This record gives sequence, C-alpha cells and structure tokens, in this order.
Amino acid sequence: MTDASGAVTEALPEAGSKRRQIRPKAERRQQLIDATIRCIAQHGLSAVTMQMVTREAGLSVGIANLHFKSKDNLLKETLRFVAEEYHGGQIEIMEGGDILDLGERLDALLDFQLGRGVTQRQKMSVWFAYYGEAGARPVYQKIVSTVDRLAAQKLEALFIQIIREGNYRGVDARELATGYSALIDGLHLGLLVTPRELSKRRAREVARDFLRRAFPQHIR
Amino acid sequence: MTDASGAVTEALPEAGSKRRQIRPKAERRQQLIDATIRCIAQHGLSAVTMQMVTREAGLSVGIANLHFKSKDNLLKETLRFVAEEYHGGQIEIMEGGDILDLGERLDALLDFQLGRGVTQRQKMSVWFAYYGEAGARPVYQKIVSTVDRLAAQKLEALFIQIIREGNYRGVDARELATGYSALIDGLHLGLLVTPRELSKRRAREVARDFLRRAFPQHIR
DNA sequence: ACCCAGAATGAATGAATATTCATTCTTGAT
DNA sequence: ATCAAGAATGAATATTCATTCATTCTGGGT
Repeated sequence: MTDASGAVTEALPEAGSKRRQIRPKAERRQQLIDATIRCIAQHGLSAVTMQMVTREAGLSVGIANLHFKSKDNLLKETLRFVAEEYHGGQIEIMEGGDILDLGERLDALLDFQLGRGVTQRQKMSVWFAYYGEAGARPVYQKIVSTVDRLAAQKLEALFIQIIREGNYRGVDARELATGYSALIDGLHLGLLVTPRELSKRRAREVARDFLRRAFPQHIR
Repeated sequence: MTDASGAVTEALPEAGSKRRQIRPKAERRQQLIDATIRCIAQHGLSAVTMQMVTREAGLSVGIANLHFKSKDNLLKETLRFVAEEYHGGQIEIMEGGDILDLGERLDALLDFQLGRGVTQRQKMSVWFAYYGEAGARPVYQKIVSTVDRLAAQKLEALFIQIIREGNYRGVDARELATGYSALIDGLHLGLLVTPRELSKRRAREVARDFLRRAFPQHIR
C-alpha cells in the first residue's frame, strides 16, 4: 500500500513489502514452489493460476515464467519437490544409522508417516491432487514411481532384517511392505477426505496394529 | 459428414450420426455423466472442458447446460454417480442375503473391490481425481463422506459377525474395518499410479493376507 | 395433416488466463 | 561514482473456455 503522500512505507517485517528485491534464483524457485503448495492445498490443483501463485509468493507474474519456463513446469517441479521431501524423509529413517534397534526404527518411520509434518492438510492435499492427475499425465507417474520405488526397496530391506531378527515364519517381506505402504496411503486419504471419521490418533493405532500383527515381538 | 450433393448420409449404426434425436432427460444425463467419466480418465479432471465432454457424448455444448445447470454441477453429479456406484456395490454384497457364509461374503467383497469392474483405470482415475480436489472443495468431501460412512458401518457390522462366529480375541472390529478400507484405497492408488510395480493379482494377495491374518479361520 | 411443447443446436459473448517482453530497478564490481 | 548484468515488473496479447439464447427441429397428441 502507498500512503497519501505517495511515499512507500517500508520495513514492514512480514507483510506488504513494496521494495523490489533481487534474490538468487534458487531462493525464488523455492519461494514459488512453497506458494504453489499453499495454493493447491487451498484452492485445488485445477483452480491454481499463475496470478494466484505469484500473488501468494508476493512476486510478480513474470517471475514465475522467468525461473520455471511455464506453468506446467512449475507444477511438475512442485510435485518433484513434495515427492522427494516425503520419500527422502522416509528413506533417511529407514537407512537410519542413528537408530539401531529395528523396532524403534519402525516406530520412527510410523511417526514420520503419520506425524505432524506429513499429515498437514497442505501436504496431503498436494499429494493427492497429483495422484488424481497421474492417470492422465505420464510425467507425474514417472516422478512418483521413481522415488516410490527406492522407498519401497528400503522398506522391504528393513522388513527383511526384522523378519530375520524375529525369526518370523510364513511372512513375505515384499508383500508385507506393499501392504504397509498401501495402508499408509489409504490412511492419508482418510485423513484428508473424511477427517471427521478418522483422527490422526486412530490412524496411528491402525497402522501400529498392522505392524504388531506382523511383527509381534518388535512392536509394543 | 455431408456428401457432395449436400444430402446427409444417415443410419450409420455407431459413428457420425447427424440426425438430431430427442431423448428423455434421464437418458441424456447419464450419457453426459458417462462421457465425463471417460474424459476425466483420459485427460485429467483439470483439463476437462464442456466442449470435450459434449463432443465425447456426441452432443452439442448447449445440452450440458440444459440438463445440468453448470459445469460445476455436472462434475458434482458425476462424482455422486461414481461414489454411489462403488459404495452401492459394496453395500449390496455386505448386506448380501444371497451369500450366507461369512467367509464367502468377505471373499465376494474383496473380489468386487479389486475385481475387473472397479479397478478399471477409468473408474480409479475419476475416483482419485475427486479425492485430489476434496481438500479444497467441501462439496466433494460431503458427497464422499456420506456414502463412505454407510459402507464403513456395514463393513464393521460384517466384521463383528465374523469376530463373533470365529470367537476371535483381542480384535476391534471398527479398527480393523478402518484398516481394511484404507488398505483397499491404498491398493487402488498403487494400481493407478504405479501399475508397473503392483499387479492386480498381487494387490488381491495383499488384501487377502490382511484378512487372513485377522480372521484365519474364515479366509483360505 | 397439423401443432406445439420442449429437446437440441452452436454461434456469439464476455470473462479468465498463460505467456510475452519492453522497461525499470538492484547490486556488486570497478 | 559509474556501469553492466541480470533480476523483477506488469500491461498487453492471444487464446481458451463456460455460459447464453435465438433459432431449429422432433415426435406425440389431436
């Protein structure tokens, strides 16, 4: 806003900053991706416009096409970011040298997957917005598949270790991993679409019970 | 198409029919909903246009606004249709007077949920396209919640019967029902997004194993 | 044979939107 | 101080799209 005299009121710590600022490319890119995430969560992927995103980011429209070459590309990069953030977090835990006990590592994984960071409406909305389009857009499928596959392998490896350690019989690590991943996805969906019916608390219990039924010695 | 003389070539059984046909409202509505489903599956919800849908249906643009009053409404009604079809099918099986054995009924449910009808790309695409927007559109949330709740109740009731019959201990029907539903949703997602990694066959096995672990006497 | 209710059409309209680019501004180097 | 590189702006453009509505057409009723 400009005051009556036409002078620009500066140095507002958060809002309405007017001054044009020059920042490195990487920073602007992230700023735009973050804004895109918020916009998708609030308005839905199909309603997102460039104007909306750049306004949310506090930048001009031109800038988005400067750093990403098109809207399509911005959306693609946003998906890549969210996918890598989520799967990266999981993988870090699963490789986790810092947690040696396998049961604890499982717990940490569950905490991450159904904890505060991931189950924000924001993140889940974005997640499923892209899944919704994935059927029609091979690019999205590919991005998700790529990170997904790696996480799936790590999970299977963790399960194999646990099965060995617990000497569990008649359990197939790969199949169990598929089931567990699907369960988590389904719970995310429930948290997003029917939050009234499914609390985060109960989602955790459900996932925990799944693991307990499979690995009774390691959970609880 | 019109031939050189300007005469209209009629009576083509399937394609390019030119003649204007008058049909009852209900039939046109369904025709448009079906076309919408195909368009969403093929192009993604965010790319669907009225032109696209009406062309797919072999009708003019005006007709869509005649029978549904807006695009928004057409999309809403399409979601309602898909939701009711899916949940209706489930509920029918779960109430199923025709199958008396509880284990068989469970099997029938699983067959329906992961069988040909439901796991067509078309249907799953639509399903998740709407889930993706649900975070931003309360209307969608409400439609899904409503049918979902009823199906969840029926499933819980079925599980209660099974638990009683099998005299299973330490199993909470409601929690198990939540888990099973989430698992099925997650498997659908996997079938849609990473069909390469997850075959229908394996999806069925995964779901089956979940049930077997919970109700060993009833499955297998 | 004739009518007309209402089903169907599609060109026209106006609003929304992605993308461009001529111009302005900032910053760090000289 | 001065300058150049390139970051940032936003008005203008061209396109796409939902919605409208004047008009045409159909088929059952008389």
